[in-house]
Amino acid sequence: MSSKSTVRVRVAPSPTGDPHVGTAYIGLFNMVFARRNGGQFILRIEDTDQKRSNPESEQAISDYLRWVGIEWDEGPDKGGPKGPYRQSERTAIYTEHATKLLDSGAAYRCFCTPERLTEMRAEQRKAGGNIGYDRRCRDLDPGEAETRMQNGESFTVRMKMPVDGETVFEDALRGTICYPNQQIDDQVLLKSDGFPTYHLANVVDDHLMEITHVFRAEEWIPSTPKHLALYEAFGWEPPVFVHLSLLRNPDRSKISKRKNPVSLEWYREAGFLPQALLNFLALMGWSMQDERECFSCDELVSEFDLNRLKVTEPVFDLQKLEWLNSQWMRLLSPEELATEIRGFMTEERLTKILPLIHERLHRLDGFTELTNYFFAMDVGFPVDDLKIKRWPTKETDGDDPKAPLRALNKALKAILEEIETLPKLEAEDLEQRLRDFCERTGWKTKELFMATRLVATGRAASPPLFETMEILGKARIQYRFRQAIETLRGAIKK
RNA sequence: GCCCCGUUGGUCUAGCGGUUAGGACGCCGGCCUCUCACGCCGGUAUCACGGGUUCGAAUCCCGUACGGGGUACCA
Repeated sequence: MSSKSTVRVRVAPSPTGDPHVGTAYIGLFNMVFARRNGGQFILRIEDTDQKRSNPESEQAISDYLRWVGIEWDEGPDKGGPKGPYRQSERTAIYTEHATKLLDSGAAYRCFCTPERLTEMRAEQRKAGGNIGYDRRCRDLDPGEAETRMQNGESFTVRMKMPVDGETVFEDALRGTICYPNQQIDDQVLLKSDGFPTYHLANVVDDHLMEITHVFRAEEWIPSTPKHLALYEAFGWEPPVFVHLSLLRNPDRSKISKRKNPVSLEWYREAGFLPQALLNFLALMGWSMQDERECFSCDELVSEFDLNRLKVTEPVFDLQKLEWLNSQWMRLLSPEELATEIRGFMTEERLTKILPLIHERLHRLDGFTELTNYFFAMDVGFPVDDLKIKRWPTKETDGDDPKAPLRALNKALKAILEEIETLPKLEAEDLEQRLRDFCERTGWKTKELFMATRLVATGRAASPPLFETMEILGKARIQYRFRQAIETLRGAIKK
């Protein structure tokens, strides 16, 4: 990278779910690096997976990134000189570039079906050794490829990777990384739906958007050689790569929603201050020279040095986050604290809650008692209050006293899975889904709804379940379902 | 299976050839105090293992073990 070019970095989330804490983590370091060097920080939406991408997710990602304090200079909602910043709006660019590679012989059309590929992998797995595309279509006669394409046969475009030798590259953090090319198969560049894969889109966009440094998660290390091959095929200069370590669950696996809250919405709803969360994320990948732990984003910017970035895999410790949050809360004046609390118990939320508890309220002082579970994150799951008399039973249940618990656990898992696919919770939709679920599985609505109420609110008495769940919101509901599933698991084992 | 990345207390880390291996969270105990919290004091526990290199290795090199990631028409 020539030293005179301005620093340009980006964070490139895929809008396929809840706003992820890992996106904020990577975004933070990109933003800090850009600010430190007087460069630009770009938000690019990688929505090339037509099946999973959705606009609600994109909106949530933007909103929550801003909430936590990450602001970009160019992006889909702000525009900028190198737009558009949404990959689904750039498909023509990718096909044009794929065609270039096809013409230069760096890529080829592949007519293998997904079924054949699955079968091939299964066989490779059985045989042991490398797993990867066997390059059947790589040396297809161009004329034949042409006719098959004309005949409407479905195809992908694959990269022609070198079959021997090795790819060596420098990671700004980890030093030299060396990859045997044999390990790298002929990556799909263009899917049969005409959309690019990450690999193509990412390289083309990074070049066109003049990205100079790529801070991304370490899970990308293995595909970096593919990207490098692409830069070479296009005759472009690659950016500097900085692979940051992945955030970890307590068991050290890659952070995931089943083992640790990952949605930024959860952190906001659990009452964390954005500046504390951001501070904590910084601590996950970086340490100050003087080991100061409580510092602002501005302080980070002014002291940031790439060489102090860490390579070890940090476990995301909620207890320490909570401590850090308490430190930040103390820094607030009483007035500021009041503002924060008003932002947490908003007028808007209050006006939604009030109609639900109105008739249940006998005195004003009953308010806190009747509504605390709308605000708290942890309410506990009172497993002993469960009184399940009928459940979808099997002969094998016999008189196993744990059978209802087992059945409920299974049901909760299934419902949670369904809830996770929803961008947001809406009462009517939820009710329909749960009724359908009962229909499908043989649960009595009465039984399952009560159990769900216990899960969602921690109580046997609450306002109408589905309206309550809607107000509680996805983050709380998901969290409480997971907690309940855990509690049940314990109760079943006992 | 194959490839890559990593390894300082339970967790986050400082350390970049010579330190009684320091700090933070947590936990335990004490003090403060009408209680709790805060604060303060103290305690707990660590360089994964084996070979080198060196007068001297947590620090450098090589193995091993362990952990993680990748191996998709997902990103």
